[in-house]
Amino acid sequence: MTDLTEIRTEMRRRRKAERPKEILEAAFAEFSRNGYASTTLDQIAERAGVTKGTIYVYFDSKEHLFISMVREVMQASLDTVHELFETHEGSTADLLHAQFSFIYQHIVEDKRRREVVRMLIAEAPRFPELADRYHEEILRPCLDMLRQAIQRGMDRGEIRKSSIVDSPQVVIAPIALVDLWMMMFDKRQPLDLKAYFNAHLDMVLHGLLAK
Amino acid sequence: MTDLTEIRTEMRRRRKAERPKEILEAAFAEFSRNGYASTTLDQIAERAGVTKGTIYVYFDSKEHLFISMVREVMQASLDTVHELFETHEGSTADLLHAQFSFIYQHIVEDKRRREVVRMLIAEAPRFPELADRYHEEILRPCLDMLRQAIQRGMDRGEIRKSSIVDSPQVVIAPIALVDLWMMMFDKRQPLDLKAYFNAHLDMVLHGLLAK
DNA sequence: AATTATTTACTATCCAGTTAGTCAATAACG
DNA sequence: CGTTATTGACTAACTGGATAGTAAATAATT
Repeated sequence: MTDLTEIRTEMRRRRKAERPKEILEAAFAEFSRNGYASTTLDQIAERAGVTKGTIYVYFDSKEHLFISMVREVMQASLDTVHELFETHEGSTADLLHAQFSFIYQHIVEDKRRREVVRMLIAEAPRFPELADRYHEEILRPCLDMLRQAIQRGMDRGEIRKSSIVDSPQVVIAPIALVDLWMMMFDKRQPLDLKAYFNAHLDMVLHGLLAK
Repeated sequence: MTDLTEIRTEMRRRRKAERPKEILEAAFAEFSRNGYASTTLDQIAERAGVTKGTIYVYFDSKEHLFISMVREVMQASLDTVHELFETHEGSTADLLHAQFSFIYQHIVEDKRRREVVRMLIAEAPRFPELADRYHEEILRPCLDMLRQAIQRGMDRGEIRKSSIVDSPQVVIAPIALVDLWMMMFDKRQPLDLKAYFNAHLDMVLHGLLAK
């Protein structure tokens, strides 16, 4: 085997190896633009630079392509979530500040994840197991971490005793609202994210009432 | 005119007056079950007890039917929001408690509204003006009311001075999360609404930090 | 030549929107 | 009053375009 053929073989292998990812990428773009039902495989194929027949070499059906695409995009968010767990020591207030900072930077701004969430919501009746996967792999770990942080803060006396620890969702709810807001209104009803972030942290830490 | 024909005439008149509502009701049921694109007019017609042709007597197109249906369901929520404005005097904490109570009872439990929100999210790229309408008629009034309540509380000294008043979304974000949660997970990942409501109010009023 | 990746052409089906026509109720008229 | 014309609500059947999936043909590579 000459060097040249070796290189060619390698290119060919890589091409084959890349095809599914290229198709998944195109699938994400088209599905998130038009929704599951209104997206045609021809659109996806054209964007991927292949024809419809090629898609069927790598994926059994439109449904399987959709499921694979969602899992692909979720994987990326999952890696971000794992990073979130590497965060450090310090007072509970500092910890929450650091973690919220991270989340606002990485999760809130991640448009790909948000588009997947949009599809999960839209298609939840048809693909409930995908939504459950999102809960299992992304939401639950975040909530567990948060619950843990609050619990430790209570043990240390930094956090007042309250039953909020049993409903950690309320603490990160403003992040969910950003998703919802962006999905529904995008830039048409603007949201000052910087002010919003500060208000979020402020409310979580101090609440509204005067002491 | 015999009694029989009189009755028939009356039935016919009532029938005509009710037809659009019957069709809209069927449209809601089918659209929310299958999504916009996957719902056929034949499905809607069958549920309404008519044929497809009849739908075209009352509505110009599938798009117009969808838009009319959304407006119809939103109207109901709008009435609820107006009720919300009739709420009373008392300390700001009491006011918030009362308003939140009302919202949890009426908005959070309103499955029809939630299904419409799901469709708004799913179809926002195709029907942005519907999402904007939701903002204009439901979300914004609620946020304005909330902002007003907080401002008055600050003026009275009941509420600490903070920039939360400029981002009132963070205060009702937990309500948005209930929507998101239900839309994605329904009963599969249960949420203890009673505990959640208390945690929400607790966090909004007192925050997490001790002292 | 043999193998593999991809395309092309096709099929069967579905569905929004249309059209022609039915049937009953009213209006017009003699 | 009774007969005929007209209207209004609705249906059944059809059309044309689109589209998921298939399978045979072709191109690329070794």
